[in-house]
Amino acid sequence: MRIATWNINSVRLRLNWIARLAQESNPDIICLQETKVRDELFPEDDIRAIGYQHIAFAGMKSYNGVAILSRVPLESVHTLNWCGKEDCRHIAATVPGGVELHNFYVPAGGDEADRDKNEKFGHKLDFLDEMTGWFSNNRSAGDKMILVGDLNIAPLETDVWSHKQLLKVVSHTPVEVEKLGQVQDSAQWVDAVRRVIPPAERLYSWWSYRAKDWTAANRGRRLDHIWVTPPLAGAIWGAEVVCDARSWEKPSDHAPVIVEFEEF
DNA sequence: ATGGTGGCTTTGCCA
Repeated sequence: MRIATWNINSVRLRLNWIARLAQESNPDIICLQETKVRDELFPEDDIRAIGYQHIAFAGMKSYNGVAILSRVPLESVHTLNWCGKEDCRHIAATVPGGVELHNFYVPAGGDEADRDKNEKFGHKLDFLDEMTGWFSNNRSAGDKMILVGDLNIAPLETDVWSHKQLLKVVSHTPVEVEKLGQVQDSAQWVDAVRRVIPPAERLYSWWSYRAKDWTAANRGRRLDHIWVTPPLAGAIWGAEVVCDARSWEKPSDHAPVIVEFEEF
């Protein structure tokens, strides 16, 4: 069972890249963020033609939007609203084996890491607190759960190109990293990717569009994550970031992240 | 300190 997460930055613009990912990396389930399309216009038929018959999506015009594309049946599909907003940042489903899969698009948080001057940063911190609260109250030991998504935080020093230079940059500030740690503690989440790729190794999943040559500078950040609850930790077989995808023509600024599991 | 690019539309907002 291979599960991918990918901030695709417009699902309609990059349908071909979903087909390419399917062919080259063979994910059974693809979780998307920033689909940027309202539900009436979601390209369901195209996704089915690519080979994903089971599709769940929650989108809005222009911004945000999440989806789960699956070769295996999805049950109990639902969305949750966070911070009192209906802004399409979460969708969940149960996949065969009784595994509850949660796909998140955490707010990016704006430019200034100060909630008094920047509402977006406050929204991000509040969103993380709500995640902590929700999983603390809605998870029992023994539950098989997977949390994926663009969490917009690079927690480890090796998750960014320069720890020192990014300490005050939104996505790597200590307050965000601490709050993400609290989310992680809320269900004893295991960072599946870092179980496979040692924390000492540099690993990124996002490179800004604004760099002239993203490969030369390699100023990346690991913003995209796949976590599992302890009952699934032993089923982790492999993990990779499909960095090649950042070099595809008209790419997303995020690369897909994939974890392979033993059959649940 | 600033601006760099990209997507969708609202030629400004968000990332």
